[in-house]
Amino acid sequence: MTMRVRFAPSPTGYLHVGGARTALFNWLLARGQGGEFILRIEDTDRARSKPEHTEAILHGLDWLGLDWDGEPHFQSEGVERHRADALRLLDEGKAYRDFADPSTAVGAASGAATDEEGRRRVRELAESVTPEESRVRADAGESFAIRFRVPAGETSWEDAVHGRRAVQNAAIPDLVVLRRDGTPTYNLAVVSDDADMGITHVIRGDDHLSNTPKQILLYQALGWPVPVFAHVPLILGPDGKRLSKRHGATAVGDYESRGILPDAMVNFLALLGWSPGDDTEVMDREELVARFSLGRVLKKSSVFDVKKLEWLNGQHLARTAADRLEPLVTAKLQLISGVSSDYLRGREVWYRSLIDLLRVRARTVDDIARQAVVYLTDDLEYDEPAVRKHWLKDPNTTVDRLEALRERLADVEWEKSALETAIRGMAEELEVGAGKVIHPLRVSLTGMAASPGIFDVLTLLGRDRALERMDRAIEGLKRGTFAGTQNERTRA
RNA sequence: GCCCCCAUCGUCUAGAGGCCUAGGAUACUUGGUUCUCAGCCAAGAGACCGGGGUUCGAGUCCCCGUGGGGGUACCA
Repeated sequence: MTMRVRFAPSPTGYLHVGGARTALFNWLLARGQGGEFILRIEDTDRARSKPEHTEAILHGLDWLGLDWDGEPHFQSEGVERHRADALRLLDEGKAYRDFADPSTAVGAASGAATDEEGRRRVRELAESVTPEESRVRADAGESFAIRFRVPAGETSWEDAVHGRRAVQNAAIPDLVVLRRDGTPTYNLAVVSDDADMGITHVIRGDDHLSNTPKQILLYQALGWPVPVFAHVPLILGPDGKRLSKRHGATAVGDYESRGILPDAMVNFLALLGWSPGDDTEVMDREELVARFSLGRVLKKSSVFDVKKLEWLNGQHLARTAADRLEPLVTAKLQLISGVSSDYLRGREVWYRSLIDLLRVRARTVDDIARQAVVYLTDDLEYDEPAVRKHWLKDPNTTVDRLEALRERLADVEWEKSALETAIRGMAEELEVGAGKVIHPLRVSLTGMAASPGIFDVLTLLGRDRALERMDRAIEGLKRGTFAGTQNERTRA
């Protein structure tokens, strides 16, 4: 029998990282075992379910590269089947009618089956109605809910993560499977759907641990094979509480727009609650698929640590080929600057070498794009601390050196080693460390105190652009433009 | 309230009774490399929640406590 797993999100919001991790574990298992990974949208909550949420979830999975088999199922399409299953339970005497109206005080009290006492009351009340009477009242048009009659005994299963689990049935209330308005409840719908879809392994968050015995009882009552259950731990926020909106970015899409690579996200999520058993941390999805197993999934919930995600992203960034990075950087560039893909056309080789130089010192695609702007447009922004540190401590000397350097570079062959010889040579003549020359130069070329190696920056910019920027710096310094900004800052 | 789950550095984790003087990663600190940043290299600090058992021996098994989490619906 081929393994079939499913991911069953409710379309009541974006794709949450917790949901994504659950989806990932399902996907890893299916892909590793030659099984099928099916998507089921649990859209039975009409009020909160929205098509755009379904879209967002599909997009999130798509971005992560978690491809599902076949078309997505929609739980709402199975309502007739759910109802039929509930009715069959009733026919077979495994469920009973509950005429109590929860909207009335009496009904609500009798329906509060939250403790032993309430459980007993619900059952007693229902049993006080004979089957005959029940049928007569139903035929007369009185509305009712259908409650599953939980049998005596104990329900146990072998959880693929938690091991042997057993629950006294006495602790389980007679749950409603069909509401008085004729709609199925969650536990019935899930069991009915999973059985209908031939799901063999149910891998879900361990917040469903307490639903499991109820569902097993339903499988058994309906005469269906019980799947393997695996309850994976939840993901927590930095404060140890269940990850939620107030922790900041919890949507997978947030990380997409922050310049995290899908491979890095997948790698990171896989490492939350699972480890391969050795010290390997950076893995591509093939390796994850090959090494993943439910047996190594932890029972302990884990905290989502953005810092580690970013580190991992840097690792993946370093391992991703420039031609795969290119479209991502370009897209981001268009968002944050006026650089168009037209501009980039015709200078692919140059553009690629730029990306290669920047990626080393970047942790996200956004970092690369932000830094790239300097080389792609001419409206430089000068970083104030950089200007103050490398120019304004001694503006006159700075001007002198930049001018001398500009003159010297004008005649040098525009090639990395020749440039290096020229610049280092000049520093020697001036009897100062190379940094004294290079730092002011860097600020003039990039406006920033940090950049790739200065000789790379020079060749990247090309002679004309580089000299032009130096001129601009010299002029500005002479006119005191930069001193002015400093004064402003001092006053502020 | 009741039921259930969980518990190793701040964080992610290794650890299936002696291999643990508790390993790795991240984050942090310091030093080195270098034109800056990133990186890289080296070093440092940092954990078995507490108490009882069991055992020759416990991070590892059992019990209690504590802490955290989940559930407790005619929500999903």
